[in-house]
Amino acid sequence: MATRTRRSQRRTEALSRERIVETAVEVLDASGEGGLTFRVLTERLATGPGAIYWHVANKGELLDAATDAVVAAALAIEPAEDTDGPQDGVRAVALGLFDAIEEHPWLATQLATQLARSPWQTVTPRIFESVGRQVQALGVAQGSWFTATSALVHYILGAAGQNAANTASGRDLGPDADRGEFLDGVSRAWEGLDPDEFPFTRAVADQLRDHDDREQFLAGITLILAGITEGITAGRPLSA
Amino acid sequence: MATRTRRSQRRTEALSRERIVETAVEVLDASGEGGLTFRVLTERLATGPGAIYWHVANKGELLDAATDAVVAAALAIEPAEDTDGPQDGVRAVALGLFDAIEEHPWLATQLATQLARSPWQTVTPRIFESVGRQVQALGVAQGSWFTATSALVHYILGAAGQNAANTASGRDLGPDADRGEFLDGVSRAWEGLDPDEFPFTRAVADQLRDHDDREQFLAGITLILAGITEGITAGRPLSA
DNA sequence: ACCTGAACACCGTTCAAGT
DNA sequence: ACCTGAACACCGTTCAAGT
Repeated sequence: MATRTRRSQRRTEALSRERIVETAVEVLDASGEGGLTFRVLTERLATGPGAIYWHVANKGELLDAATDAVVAAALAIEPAEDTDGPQDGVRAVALGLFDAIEEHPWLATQLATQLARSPWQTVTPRIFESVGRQVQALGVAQGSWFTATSALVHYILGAAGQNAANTASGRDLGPDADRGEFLDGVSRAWEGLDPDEFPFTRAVADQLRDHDDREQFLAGITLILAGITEGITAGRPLSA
Repeated sequence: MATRTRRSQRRTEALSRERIVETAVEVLDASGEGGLTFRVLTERLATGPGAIYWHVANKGELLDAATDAVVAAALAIEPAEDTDGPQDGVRAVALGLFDAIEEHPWLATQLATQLARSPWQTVTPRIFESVGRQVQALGVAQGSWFTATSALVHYILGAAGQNAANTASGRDLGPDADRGEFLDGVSRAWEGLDPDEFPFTRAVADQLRDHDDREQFLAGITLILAGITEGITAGRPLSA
């Protein structure tokens, strides 16, 4: 113990790709995508930009790596083996991603843009795999695996993105404005829309006010699951 | 006719917010989001940056306006009154957005980030309204309007975003690489994934290769519609 | 092999000055 | 009211030089 000089000392360890990505995630969580600059990064890591570029090709790759790290962590939370039914497996994976995006609002935008940049690279297969296994467990015919999984993944990404928007905006309104007040404001804005142009939107303004993001998200999953199982019992392939 | 000096002369008309937004859309279509800079804009409009800032608050607002203009145009294509069934109304609106995103790939990212910036402002109500009216026509109980419409909108945005990614990436591969070759490459990449970590993804690699984006998109819509109508016939509210 | 840090090209935005 | 264009602060990225 005397020979090993205290390892407990705050590890100002060498720069590494891992440490850079880790720091990037911290910065993104704290100040969003706009807050992630090489200047901030070099300060927090106590280096120069060149050092970072030694480990990472460019900012895009850094964002990709940050996204992948967070998504991987979110999906690593395996759903309990003995859930009520196979449908709960899908719900668990979906909620895992939902929560990750709520925790890291930058993820939503990032998933959209990353998929647009280096699409089917790492993140998409990861999500596809997790959702797809649950779809398999559902008893979907093999020929419909891709269709059913795609539908779920698209919905999850779309819904999560939209929801991250809500969460992030709620924050911007300042410390006093909570989620309820935020929705209240949007709901009132909807009620103030042109009656001729937006009759439907006005009609559901109160449903918007009262809705719960998480519940709503799950309701959508349930809807898709109903469509999938309906196809299973009918014994026909899931196609247009 | 003699008094009016030829109006047909290329209208180098005065700068206007409308003309700026129009030009922005052209630039975005031609060279993507990265290609839209104030320098390019000032050159194409033959002015200085200050002139643009007189009509537009900042780049974000310009992107919002461009997004709104394109979405509005896409949704303005009213579905034919006498379609086969009420479900086709939903399909028509969904395809309108799908096509718009395919035509303007930057729309996908933009929709995601715009919703994250100024969420329920103009674009969301527009989409919500169009989809919602078709949901009404479907015979969904009023209490489930918001849920059903949300599910569809989330799916549409998620799917369209993903698909824009494909389209855009296909382009990047150069003039010779067409969509088929692109999917072929991704499919092979999926087949090369770790068998222990990605069994499902590997199993659907061939379904990815053979799939058609548009068909797949519609299959998802059908799935959700099945879930919705299943709820209608069962006579219970659409909730989690 | 890994890091330093000055330098570069470019970007969004501002603003005093013009008409 | 609308436009000009130089100027500013900041950003991602490079690279010769160090260890």
